[in-house]
Amino acid sequence: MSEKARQDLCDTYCPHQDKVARYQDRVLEVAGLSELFKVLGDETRTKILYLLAEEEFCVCDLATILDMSLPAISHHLRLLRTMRLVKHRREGRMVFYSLADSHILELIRQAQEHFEEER
Amino acid sequence: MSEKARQDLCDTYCPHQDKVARYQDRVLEVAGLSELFKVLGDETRTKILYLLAEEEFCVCDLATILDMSLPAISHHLRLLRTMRLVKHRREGRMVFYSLADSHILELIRQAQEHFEEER
DNA sequence: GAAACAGTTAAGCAAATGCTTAACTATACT
DNA sequence: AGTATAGTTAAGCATTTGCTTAACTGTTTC
Repeated sequence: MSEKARQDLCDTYCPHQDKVARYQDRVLEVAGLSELFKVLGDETRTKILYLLAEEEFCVCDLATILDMSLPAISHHLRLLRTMRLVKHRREGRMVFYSLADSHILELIRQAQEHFEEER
Repeated sequence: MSEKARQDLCDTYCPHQDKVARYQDRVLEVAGLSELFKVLGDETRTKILYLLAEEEFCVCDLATILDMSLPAISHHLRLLRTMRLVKHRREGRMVFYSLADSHILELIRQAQEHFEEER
């Protein structure tokens, strides 16, 4: 039965244009979404966001805690900035970063829950 | 004040080991998490998961809908399989894939909400 | 059993990613 | 003004990623 139902989509590169087209449209809904996930797909960046959820940090602090070079951290922060996930504030010669909003944190927490269960 | 409070963490590569150490431990909680995000960080894979949320598909269907080669899709499915995000079932010469559970879908939906607001 | 189809795996390659070092900007201190 | 500190930006490089083509496995059909 399943075999039969499938046949309309698949027989050496599925011919049924209407169904294919409908799904192709459908899939556009998540097109840009992976950009967001790509940002979170780096361990350093996830860690930075997780830290900024606690309190604001200057670049130097983040570099020390994460044991990475200043330019490396700055580079990541730049990306997070352009994605509008963090905001920054200058105080003297230091620049403090904090979360732009708590949405991403919720996302991280939910992923964390899922991750725990996979153990 | 903020300037002062910060001083204990930051003065030419922050000296206060205890606070640094505490945050370094804290950050380990999200260490493996980026692996999950890395998987979602590819547009094709997000689309596949989104499609599988609708119904099960064979590899050929996915290839047609996403307009990609069979090996390319198969490669992505393999990754999703090892991450236990999808399961597969053989029926004749076709292999049907479906979501392993709905957790990831929730994650995608939540990210989608966040993404909408950023527009 | 041979040919065809659905899918996987492997090898090779081009593009993207993330780090490093070095050069530069901006603020503070003296 | 001159030096030091905090951070950014740029250039270069190594690794990773994702695709392509080609060879292979497994199932079905004749």
